[in-house]
Parts: sequence; structure tokens; C-alpha cells
Amino acid sequence: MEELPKIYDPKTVEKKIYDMWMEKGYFHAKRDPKKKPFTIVIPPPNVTGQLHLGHALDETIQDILIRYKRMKGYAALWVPGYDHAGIATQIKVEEILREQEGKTRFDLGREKFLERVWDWKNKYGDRIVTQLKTLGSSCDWDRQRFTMDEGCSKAVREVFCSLYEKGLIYRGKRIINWCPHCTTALSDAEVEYVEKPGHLWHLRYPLSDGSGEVVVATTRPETMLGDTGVAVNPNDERYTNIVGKTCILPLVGREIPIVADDYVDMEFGTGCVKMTPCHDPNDFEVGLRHNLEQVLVIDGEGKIINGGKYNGMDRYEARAAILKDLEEQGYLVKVEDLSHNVGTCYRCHSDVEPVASDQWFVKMAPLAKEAIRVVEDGEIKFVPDRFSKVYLNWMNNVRDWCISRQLWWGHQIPAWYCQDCGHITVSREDPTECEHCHSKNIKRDPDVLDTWFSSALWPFSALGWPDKTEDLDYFYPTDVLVTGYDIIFFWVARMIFSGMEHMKEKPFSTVLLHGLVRDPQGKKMSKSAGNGVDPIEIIEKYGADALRFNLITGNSPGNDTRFYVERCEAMRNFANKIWNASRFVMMNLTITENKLPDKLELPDKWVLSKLNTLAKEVNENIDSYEIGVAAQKIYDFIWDTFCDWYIELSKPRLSEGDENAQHVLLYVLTEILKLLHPFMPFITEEIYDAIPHSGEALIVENYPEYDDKLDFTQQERDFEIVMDAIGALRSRRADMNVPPSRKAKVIVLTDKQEIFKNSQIYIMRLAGASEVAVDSFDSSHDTDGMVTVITPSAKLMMPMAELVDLAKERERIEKELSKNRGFLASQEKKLSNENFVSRAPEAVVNAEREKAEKLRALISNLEETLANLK
RNA sequence: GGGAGUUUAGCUCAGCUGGUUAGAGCGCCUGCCUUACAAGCAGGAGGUCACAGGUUCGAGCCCUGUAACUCCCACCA
Repeated sequence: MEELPKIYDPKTVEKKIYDMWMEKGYFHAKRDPKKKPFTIVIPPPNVTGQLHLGHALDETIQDILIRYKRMKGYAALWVPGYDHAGIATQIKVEEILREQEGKTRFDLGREKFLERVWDWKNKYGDRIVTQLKTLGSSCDWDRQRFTMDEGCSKAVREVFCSLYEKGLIYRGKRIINWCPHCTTALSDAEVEYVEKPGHLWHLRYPLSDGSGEVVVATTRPETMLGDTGVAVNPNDERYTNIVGKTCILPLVGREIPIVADDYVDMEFGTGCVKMTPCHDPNDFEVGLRHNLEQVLVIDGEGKIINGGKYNGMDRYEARAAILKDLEEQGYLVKVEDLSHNVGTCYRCHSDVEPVASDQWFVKMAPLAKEAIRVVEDGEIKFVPDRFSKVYLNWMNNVRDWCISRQLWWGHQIPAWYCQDCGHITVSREDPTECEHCHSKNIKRDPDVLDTWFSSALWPFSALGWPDKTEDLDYFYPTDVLVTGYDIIFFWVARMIFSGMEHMKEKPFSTVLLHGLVRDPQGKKMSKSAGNGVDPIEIIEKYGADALRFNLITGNSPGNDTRFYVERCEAMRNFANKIWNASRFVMMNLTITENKLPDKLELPDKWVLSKLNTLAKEVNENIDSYEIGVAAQKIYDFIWDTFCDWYIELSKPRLSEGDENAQHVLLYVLTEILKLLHPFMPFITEEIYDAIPHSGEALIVENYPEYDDKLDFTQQERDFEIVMDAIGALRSRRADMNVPPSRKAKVIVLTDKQEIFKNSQIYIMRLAGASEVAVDSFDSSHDTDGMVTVITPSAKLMMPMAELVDLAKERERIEKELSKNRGFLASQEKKLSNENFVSRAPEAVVNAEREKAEKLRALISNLEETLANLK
């Protein structure tokens, strides 16, 4: 057998292993009627994107679940794909165009520009795919999808048309959020509110009849150019006399009415509100109720229009100019500081402008009904559960979804406007004439759909819908959706109502949410802050396995986590630990078959029993999505149980040529590799390949589960008696600074003589004993010059005369005695409590009794030792 | 204005439906290159589980209240 290097080098291994998996087609899920399907669709990363730690966490969780289920015998399908990311991609290509050619998209025209985007997508679109592969993601690459591929486009068109036919998509004029930088409408979900310091300017609007004035307050004075009214509360006695009058809009000179509307809060400001129907959602509504004129004063790029001398100015430039003029002309009453929430674009973070505009909307109320029911009824579960409240709250208050975007990159809206009769033709096939008047003079809506419109269909469009595919039939609904809590509204909510509406079935059963990966200070990682960590660099340095393990341990579902590079180091060390443990096993192997021997020693039964418990718990933990807990348990077992104890225990046996020890080592190691494989796929597969094995590859081995045949609970406890003794001896030797090289005879007085007699070699090896003599408790031994160590089951003596200080020894034992007497007292108090004994479960009471027994034994051992100490 | 989360060792965090004397990684102290691993081994220090009440035989975990920090939603010009 080839000698493995001392240090594990992930770089050379990971690529080789991944290529092997690909070549063998292990990631490809076959529809097998004998198997149960398990399906995950990937949250499609942006085609413009670079892998960041958030993706890495997301993908790792999914890969763990998929690999686990695959090993459990499911037809486990993980559908990969990416998202066309309308705004982000268009901006990216526009940027390149500007930088390289000094052109805008309008210079090229729609068709040529889109060619450029496709070129760009074809060139760089697979970068994110390559990066996913370095993480070890076992996606079914044969089924890779793109939100703008033919199938997804067909799905989008079908959904648009069908919703339109049902009256659930409509076109109308509403106040929408407009991003002047991205020059497109946004949905409500795409606006992030940021608290910013601002001002409240109080302006004087003189009454037309010269009988006085009203004072209004505003945070956005530039919108006054679009004012077409002033509103007061109908119950506000201060103003009843002016309702119905008009006032003169300063700077503009327009005569505008004063109306009464409940919307106005009498307590706030002056109780008079300027009405700008085109630039404020509330004003828009008030305007409709009172028939106020609509004057649009800010254009798509945030510049002033219909504003006389201010035309062409940027909105902030205009604000300054208007304020200056207002002040000079005596219309500015006062200025107050006011911190207020400003809507910003979630893509570019520019301030969004509320603008009245004709857009397409999805009518949400009817769709929300089923989406609410399916979560309330528990058909879809959120993990952690608290997010179902967040979801339901949003869905219960959801407003219509603005889905049109003034972009070129995306799914163009399948609506044609008749230039003659004005009818809108919406169709699955491109029409050649108006369906109403048959005019050929029709023009297609230039806008595209919100990127999230296509993502909303992902769980079924990625499986082939609207065609009736076998994949759809077999794999839908999917099982788990893994994503960050930050896109519940953008994506999760919309997938749920889309699935219910178009499939009449939930898109997934469980939504597993994780938190954000933050920097060591707890700040959000971002390009602009420069605190981002590139997962690819981490993988190169520490390996994908270490990164994966780092990301999924030490945090729990739905909670944010901080990323420490040092933790990667710790996880790399763990990988190296496994590597070396495996090296040790291999170096000592003369056997070639992996099977448990008939004759098992006590430590064998101990380790197998621990392994059995581990397998049981890991299955339970993963099944309930506690994957961090599962990982931690495997880590502890490998490092503590297997390496620090079992391997050490096996050494004296191996040197005696005990093949049974080899068999148990190989068996346990193999089971560990299986258990760990979903978490650390590369190193486990590499080791599996190097040790004797019967399976084809680890990735398709059976995942370990609880095994009745390995139930050695009693032997596990028996051996822990020996471990207690070893621990006590070690601790005592360390106290006295005895170097490991100095061996000493150990005399064990115990009523468990058989256990200790069978364990002499282990005590010698692990506790620095030159020889071990076992005798009964009541046998007499000279304690002169003996160092005594007490455990509940044994009195252990080492002749180390020169190290013994009688006074100190007394003191030590007395201290230990009083400590344990204290414990026993509290224990006995608990046991003498009627309520405890009668109400606590029997197992708990028995455990407590046993504990008390042990303490009594320990105390009597200590007392006896103290009495003999002369 | 409404809702949620967090508060556990020096730091960052686990702690699964309430059940010993509360754990991990990193850091710290002591001793070891014991032929798998110094990216390691052995031993150790360090916590009144934010605070105040309550329920319970038993509370880090459940209930009530308080405080601090964080986030989400709504949005009053």
C-alpha cells in the first residue's frame, strides 16, 4: 500500500475527486420508481455573480442534505441553475460598454445591446458554476437551468398569459418606486428604507383671495412644483373656513384647491399638507378622491420636468435652487431638523422616487389566500419556525406586485398595444394583429418582467413546466428550500403562491433558512466596505472541506454567523487529524477485508457502542435540520473517542499482531468516513479509496444508522471504569510533575477485578504503568510510600515514595472528601424528596441513584485511604 | 407604531422536546517531539447562563416583567 503523506493537501485531492464523481455520474439523479425522490432546487445565483461566503454557506447546507439523502437511498436530485438578474446584469454590461467604447445602450439599440449581454453571459456565466464545483456541490449538472433559457421563458410567458386571463395581472397607473439610477420601476420589496437625517421645511402658500395663507411642511421641497392641492383634516376647526378656497403655489403661480380629507393628521406639523399626487402614494389617493390634477415634475432620471426655470435640474440641485428662491421671496417660514426614512434601491442604493406611472401589476389578494393557508396548515414548514410569522405577516398585508421593469435584459412582456383602437393583446404566440380590431398596427410593450417573476416559478419551471415532463411528475414538489432569511419576501413568498396557483401544489415542504455570514466585527460583508472574504481563496489555502465545516458548525438555523479565518485553520487541523488517524490505521493493516470479528474486546465494544449512539443521533439531527449539531458530534467522536482513546488503546494490541484490533479499527474508520462524508466530501472519499473497501465509492455507500447488533451499553459503561482510572492516574501524575518517561507499577484494588485484569495493557500504555497488579478491595497492601488515587470503583496505588508528602496527601484527600460529601448530600436530599422519586421519570431517578451509589463508594474509598495514611 | 431575535468562559458561539457538577473552537497556564498527527499529546485555570420575580420534584431551556444591543415590517407630510 502506498504511503500517504504526513500532511493532508486538499489542493491535489479535491479536483481529482470531483472529476471522478463527475466522470462516474454520481450526481445524476435517475427517476427510479423503487426509490423515493428527494429534491432541492438551488437558489439560482446571479449570472453576474461571484461566489461569496453567503453562497458557500447556502450551497454547503444543500450539499450536505443531498449527499445524506443520496446515501440513504433516495433518488436525490439537486437542480443547479442561475438567474439572469435583470438589473445587475444590464448595469454590468452597460458599464463595460461605457468604459470600453464610450457608448450607451441607446447608441447600440435594443437588439444589438441584448446581443452584447448574451455574449457576456456566454463568456462569464459559467464562472459561478465553476466556483460551485470547487465547493464540492453535488448538483446534477445534466439538469442545469437558466432563468432565461427556452423552457423557463416558456414558463414565464404561460404564467403571464394565464394570470392575465384570470384578471390577476393588470396594467394601471399607480404610484410606484422609481430608481433614477437604474431608470426602472421597482417593487415594494425592492426598496430598502434607510434612516437619514433631513429637514422639515415649512412653506407659506398664500390664499388666492388674499385673506391669509396656509403653512405646509415638507421633507422634499422640490416636489412642490407638482403640488395640485392642499389638504386639511375635515374635523380641524382651525381650517374649516378655508376648505374650498384656493391658494397660489409659490414660484409656479398655479392656483390650487384646499380640500378636506381624513388622511391628514391634525396633530402633525401645521395640520396642512401639500398634495403632490404624482410623487407621493398618499397624495395620489387623496388626489383621486378630490379630483386633483396630476403634474409629473420628476422624470426617469431624477431631473425636473414641467417645472419652468428648474427644468433639467437634478432633483437635489433643484431642491437647493427652489429653497433659495422660496427664502428670497419670503415663502420659507422655518426649517427643522428631522430624521426620516428614505427609500433606497436595493441594487444601487440611490434614493428612490415615488412616481405615478403606468405599469403592470400582479393582483395579490386572491393569490395570497392559498399561500397563507398552506403555511398556516403546516403543509409548508419554516425552519426555524419563527419565520412563518414573518412570512404570514407579509402575506396578510401584501400589496399588488409591480412586475414591469424599464429594462431590456429580461423576459419582455408579451403584450401588444394597438395603435388604432388602443386594445392590449396578450398572447402566448407573438400576434400579427390586434385581437380586437385586427389592425396590423400593433406595438409590443418594450418593458421586461421583474427578475423575481421568473424566479418565482423556479421549483417547477426548472423541472420542465409547463410541459408535462417525467421529471416534474417524479420530483415535484421539491422537499427543502435552503436560503437566507433576507429573501423570504423576494423569493420564498412568491414561489409559494406561484406553486399553489399554477401547480395546485406546494413547491416544497420545508423552508430551511440560514442567516448572513458577517465579518469578525459582525458587520455585513460587502464589496464597498472591503471586508469581504473570497471563498475561493479560503478553499485554496485550507481546502473546501475545512471551509464547509467552518461554515456549518458553531451556528444554528436562521441566525447570523461571523466568519473567522482562524476557524478554518482549526477545521483544516481537523481534516489533518482524520488524515493521520487513517494513515495510522493503514500502516498497521495486514488484513484486507472490512468486517467485524466474532471476538470483541472490551474497548472494541466500548467504541462500537459509542459509534452506534453517534449514528443514531446524527441521523436524528440531520433529519431535524440540526446539521451544525450533527457535525459537532462527529467531530467530537473522531477526535476524542476514536483518536485520543480508541487508537491509543489499539496500539499495544497491534504490536502483538492482534488482527481483531485491525478489523475494528478499519470498521470504525469506515463508518466515520461515511458519517462525515456529507460534511467533508473530499477528504473522506480520498481516504475511503485508499483503505480496503468493498463499495464502489464512498459517495454511494449506505449512510450508517443505529444497529441493534452493536448495542453494548453495559460494556460501554464497564470500560468507562477503566477510563476513569486512567484519567485519575494521569491527572495525579501531572499534579506531581512525573514525566511520562518515568513508569511506575500500579496496584489496583477493586471489586471489578475481571474488568481491570482484562485491561492491564491499556493502563500500562495510557497511564505510564510499568506493570499492573489487580487485587480485591479487602486485600491488605502496605501503603507506605504509596501515592493513592481513588475512583468510585477502585483504589489505585503507585510506589513513588520520594514524591509523597504525607501532610499534603492528607490535605488533598480531605479536600476531595469534603467536595464529594457535598455532592452526595445534595444527591441524597434529592432522592429523599418524595416528589422527585414519584414524579420524575424512572430512568432519571435510577440515574440519580446510581450516581449516589458511586459517590458513596468513592467516599468510602477515600475515608479508608485517609485512615491508612500514616 | 407593530413584530422578531440576541444577551452562556477573555473572544466567537453551540447547548436538540426542562433531568448530573453547563460544552466547543480560539486564547491562557503547566508538562511532553510517547515511532498517526507539534496543524499534535496529557493535565489545568476560567462561567452566580443579562437582571428581577414566577411555574416545577428539578430551569440556561417554560411563564411574567425590566434593561441593553440587533434586525424586519409599516411609514405622518
